[in-house]
Amino acid sequence: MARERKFNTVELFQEAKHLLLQHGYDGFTFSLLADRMEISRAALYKYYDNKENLITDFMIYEMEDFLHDLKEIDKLEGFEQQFDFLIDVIFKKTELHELIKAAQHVMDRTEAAFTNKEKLKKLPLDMYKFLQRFILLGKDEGKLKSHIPDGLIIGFILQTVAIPNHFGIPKAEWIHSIKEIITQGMFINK
Amino acid sequence: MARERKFNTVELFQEAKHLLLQHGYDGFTFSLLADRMEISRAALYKYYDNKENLITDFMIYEMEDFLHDLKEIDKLEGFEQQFDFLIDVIFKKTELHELIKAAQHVMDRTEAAFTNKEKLKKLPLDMYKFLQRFILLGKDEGKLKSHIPDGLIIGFILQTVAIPNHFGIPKAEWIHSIKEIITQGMFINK
Amino acid sequence: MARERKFNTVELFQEAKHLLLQHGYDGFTFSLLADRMEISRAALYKYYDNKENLITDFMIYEMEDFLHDLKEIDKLEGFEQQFDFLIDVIFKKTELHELIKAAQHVMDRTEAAFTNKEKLKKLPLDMYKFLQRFILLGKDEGKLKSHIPDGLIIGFILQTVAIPNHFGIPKAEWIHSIKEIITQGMFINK
Amino acid sequence: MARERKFNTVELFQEAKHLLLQHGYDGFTFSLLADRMEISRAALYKYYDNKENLITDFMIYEMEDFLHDLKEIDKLEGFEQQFDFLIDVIFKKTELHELIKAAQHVMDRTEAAFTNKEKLKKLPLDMYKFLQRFILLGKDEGKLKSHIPDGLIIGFILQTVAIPNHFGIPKAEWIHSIKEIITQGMFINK
DNA sequence: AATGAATGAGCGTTCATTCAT
DNA sequence: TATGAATGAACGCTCATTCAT
Repeated sequence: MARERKFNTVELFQEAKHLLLQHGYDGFTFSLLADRMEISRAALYKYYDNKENLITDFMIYEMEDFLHDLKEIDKLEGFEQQFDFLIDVIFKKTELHELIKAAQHVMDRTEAAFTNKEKLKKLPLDMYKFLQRFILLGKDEGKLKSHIPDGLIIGFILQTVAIPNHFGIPKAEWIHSIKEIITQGMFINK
Repeated sequence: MARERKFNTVELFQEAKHLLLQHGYDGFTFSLLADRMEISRAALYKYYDNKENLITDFMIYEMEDFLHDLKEIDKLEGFEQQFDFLIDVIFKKTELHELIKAAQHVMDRTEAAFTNKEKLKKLPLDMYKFLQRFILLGKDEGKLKSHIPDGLIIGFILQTVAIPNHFGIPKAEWIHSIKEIITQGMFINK
Repeated sequence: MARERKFNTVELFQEAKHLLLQHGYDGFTFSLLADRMEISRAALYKYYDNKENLITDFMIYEMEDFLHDLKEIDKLEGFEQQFDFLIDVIFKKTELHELIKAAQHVMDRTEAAFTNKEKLKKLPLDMYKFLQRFILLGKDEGKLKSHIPDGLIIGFILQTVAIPNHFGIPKAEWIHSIKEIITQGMFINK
Repeated sequence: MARERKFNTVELFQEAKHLLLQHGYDGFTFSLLADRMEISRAALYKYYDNKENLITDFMIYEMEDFLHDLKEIDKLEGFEQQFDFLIDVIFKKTELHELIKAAQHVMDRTEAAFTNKEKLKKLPLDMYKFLQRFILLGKDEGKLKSHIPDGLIIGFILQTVAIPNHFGIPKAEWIHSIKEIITQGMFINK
């Protein structure tokens, strides 16, 4: 009955991700996005009331996607297998980290407490809680040192993704070495 | 007979750092800076042709300052002492990390290739090269695993500072645990 | 076999009046109107080429409605009865005044000279001319001072409706006092 | 020390008045004003933080100007002289009425309670209070009918200025007739 | 050396209007 | 007939930057 849409949400989120990673929250503009999608800025406002909404909508989509991938972890038996899987998932979604940074901008700057923001606040916590089960398993199985705080273990693992590979070491070697440091440390045991 | 200068560079960099950390690159404005220094925006333009220049100048200053601190490492005997020192320096200058993020904005976004940016690009590499001597020492002393790439070791250490302490674990415990993971890993050795 | 029309003109004018009074000319938008009528904005464009047309159409309808009411005046015998009737009609349609204000916006601001606007310009004059018969009667009957210009008498009466009742004097008393001033003045006759 | 200003406040208020009268609050835009003054929109923002501020500033200036003129009334002896003076002042500042209408827009629409708005709210009340002294005098001297509410008397007088002179009756005659109606009414006394 | 004045470009947002189904 | 999709122009506002004193 109406005209056919010139773009779909998936495409929009793709471009939004690209721009958000490249320019950050403030550098992300409707002009930029509209230009890339070859639509008018106004068109975007048909679907998102404002910049904040667009970005939080996208963030939620992205985080849920990550969580979804992550939840596959439960299908694996034993801590060590799960650990390997976790590292892989994290490195598959390298960008999420950057996005979370951008997300914080949204939260810090605007007062209004929308449902979107509530959701967004909950998602990282969900993730932490979810991963805590995994940590627990590791500690139960006697694999993980029990005296190291859970939050640090999780944070540590998640953060490795952000280590800059300045010398272009091949990905496989890179990840392998990271796993080794995380598990056994970089020091030689005597 | 010239009028007395109303501001000195040290104060300027101090305020710039404060604002950059508080508002990020885009949120950093000449108005804000001029207001805090109680001079006019126009005055800033006498010393810095544009925002980019001001920020890169400051970045260089900050990085050199960090490098300067870092170089004290050579005064210490033995790898393990140096390692402890390194962690301490890094955690003393936590903000540098944030600043480097802001710096990337400058580099990524603006086209013009100034000497300033060239310098800025080189500094992290300088730092890496400098730390490589430290890594070498660790490997020579048989403390550091020799098969792990130097770049990863350095990156890993530097990155720990960015792990978010979501659960507010006390700083001393936090750093201690981080050291343990880095050196011995989070897995229990059988 | 045509689809049933989703809106009728009467409802449209009702809602238009409501919105025009509430938001003024500039605050009146097609979105607002379409929302209230539960149709799409586009649908309105089937009937009215543009905002201006819609509003002038409505204005004409409203004014003619007022004129229609007003013409009942002829059914009354004698000037004094007609005078009372006139005041009542005016106060019954207090909003018309506001609407006329809004109407002026249309006339002043937009260049294009449509038939609608011509009509709209003529209506107040029609009203004036019509009321002149009433003034004439008053003067003939020796009730109205003959040396006061007709236009002023009419204007004066019509304008009273716009006097702001800042202190919330009860309507009956208010109107009564107005009538007294109009007829006998506010000064005490010696 | 700095560049010479391209415009002064008086000129600005003049143009603002013009535009406000012609277009009303919503129709008044910074573009329009800047164009007329041949400066950039941005320049206006150096002096007025936002549209609301500019307009309220101007309103206050205008109202205070009117009040200032009005207060000369006290220098005249006797109610009748004061009455004549009042009518003259009002007709000299015909536009004020329109401006007050526009002012109401500002008040109605924006929530924030600035000092400017407080002032603006008080000014009409000041005027009313001030005129009440004049009304009191008239009633004391036995010139004004004491049973007509003060608010109506004041409102009535102020409103006459808005009667549209559709037939272009000469100003002197117009004002003279208005005075007669106000004081003696339009009816012939028997 | 320092400043207030001024500007142009850009941003987020809204709205009247047009298009294609 | 009616609609959702899309757009361009404009608005309020901010900011980096330049100018003239």
